[in-house]
Amino acid sequence: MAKELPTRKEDYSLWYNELVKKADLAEHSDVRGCMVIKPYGYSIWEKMQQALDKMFKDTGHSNAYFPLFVPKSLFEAEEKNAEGFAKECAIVTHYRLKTDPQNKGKLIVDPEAKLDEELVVRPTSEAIIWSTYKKWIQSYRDLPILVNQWANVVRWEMRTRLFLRTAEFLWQEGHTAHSTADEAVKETVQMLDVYADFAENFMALPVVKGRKSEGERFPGAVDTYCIEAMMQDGKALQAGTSHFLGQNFAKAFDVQFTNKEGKLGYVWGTSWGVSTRLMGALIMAHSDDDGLVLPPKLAPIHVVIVPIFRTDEELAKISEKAQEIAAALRKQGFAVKFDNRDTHKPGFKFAEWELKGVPVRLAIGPRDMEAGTVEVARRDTKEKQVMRLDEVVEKIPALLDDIQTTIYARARTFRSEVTTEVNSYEEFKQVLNEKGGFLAAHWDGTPETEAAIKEETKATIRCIPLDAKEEAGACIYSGKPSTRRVLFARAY
RNA sequence: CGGGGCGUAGCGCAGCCCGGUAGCGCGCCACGUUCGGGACGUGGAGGUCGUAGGUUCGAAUCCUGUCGCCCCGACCA
Repeated sequence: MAKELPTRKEDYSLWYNELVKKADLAEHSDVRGCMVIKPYGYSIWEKMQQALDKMFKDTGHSNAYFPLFVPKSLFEAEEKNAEGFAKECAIVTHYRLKTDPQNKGKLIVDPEAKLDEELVVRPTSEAIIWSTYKKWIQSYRDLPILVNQWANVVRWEMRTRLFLRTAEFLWQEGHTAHSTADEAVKETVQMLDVYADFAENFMALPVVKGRKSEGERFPGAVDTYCIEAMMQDGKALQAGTSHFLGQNFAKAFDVQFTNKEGKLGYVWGTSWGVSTRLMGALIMAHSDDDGLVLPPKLAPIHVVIVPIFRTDEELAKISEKAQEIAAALRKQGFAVKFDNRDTHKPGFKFAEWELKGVPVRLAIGPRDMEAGTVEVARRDTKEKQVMRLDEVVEKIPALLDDIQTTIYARARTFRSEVTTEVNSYEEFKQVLNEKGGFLAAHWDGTPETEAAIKEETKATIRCIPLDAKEEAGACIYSGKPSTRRVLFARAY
């Protein structure tokens, strides 16, 4: 049992918060709603970044960087986008402080230093980027533009939670410009596939690919695609979005190009992003009451070696063997930690590395040295087995693969257990309250029905799955005809 | 923005109702014994009690203001 970690059953929300803090992932900062991402947490984010960045580059994208500040006049150019974010924008109005004549040693905003035009701290970068693209694009020869940026954004949320919703967060945002609608739609879908691929294969997180309903669409987008994941408490989490922007931003910023036929037209756009919220998804999808469970592909440390010793002589002997194993594993690209601290006992170390979610732990003691064995413990199932010292190195890659597969399978099984087809509003409400999870139900396609269900049950349409099969049915709320089921859930 | 809670040692908290100059657990430091699932003993260091003012001989405690954070809700690309 992790020291003082509450259980998921007792209080899921508290469990999550305490886990984030106790596993050294992040903590609250002195600024409301903002967090400090600690080195261990940041190293997981870096692994995510590396994997995603490679996938972006493999699909032809390049990184660039645009400013944090957006002049208000640019920000308001795309009306729907501006409206959608207006309520949560931080604004810079002044550019200088001065010493307070009334109060020595204190600073006040210098009223003389008021900006002529306020600057919006970006909640998203479409505005500043499309105003730039206007300068970059004249001809079809300038297209497509395939750019991504890794950045921070600020959204002044009323209520925040570590990683899941913070006032400032880290993300990547891809912004592409194309000469045809068809090409832009393909890009949108391609990036959705990249996200799904990343979630499933790196995070071991099964996701549903789908489109958002009109009510949940990104402001300024024509169509929003998303991947939706299921957490252990039966609530859904939007893990990534990819938007087909149509010509909305091109029109707002007057981005036109001449095509092969010499005709002038507006450029087609996409944008897509995932954020540090993925950290929250990773934690909530796999971890248990003993702490984090990390998929090997994103674990900062794959294998920890804990020596069990009484004397320096014993430690020296074990160290030699441990370093040998560590070196052999590192050569294969694995991150290995040899925890030779003599300030903590083995039991403490076991608990600590479990809390931090290290996938595989090796314990080597005098008995092992004598017998030529090593105890191998896997974090996901807590199973232990004894292996021969001379074959442990060759067995570990397969073990790590198995852990990756096992936690994915476990999450997938859980998701299917909490996904229910419901056929009436009564059944909908009952299942939602007793079991939670995804509810596959018929919907008449109107925003009114969606809003009414949300109002009455707090469940929203997470997405219209791309693979939803055509099936005649009746809307659970209005009884009107429907051609496919959509996924409802309570969500983060 | 509504409701609730909390600011006292690095962390978690008690003390506050009933004012008398601050305590517990963990952690930290030293030494010794321990070490195969979160060790134990002994000794030690560490706090202008969020902040400003008021009442009082005396304030962590009572009063007023103020700042901040967290949780629940509403909201949420």
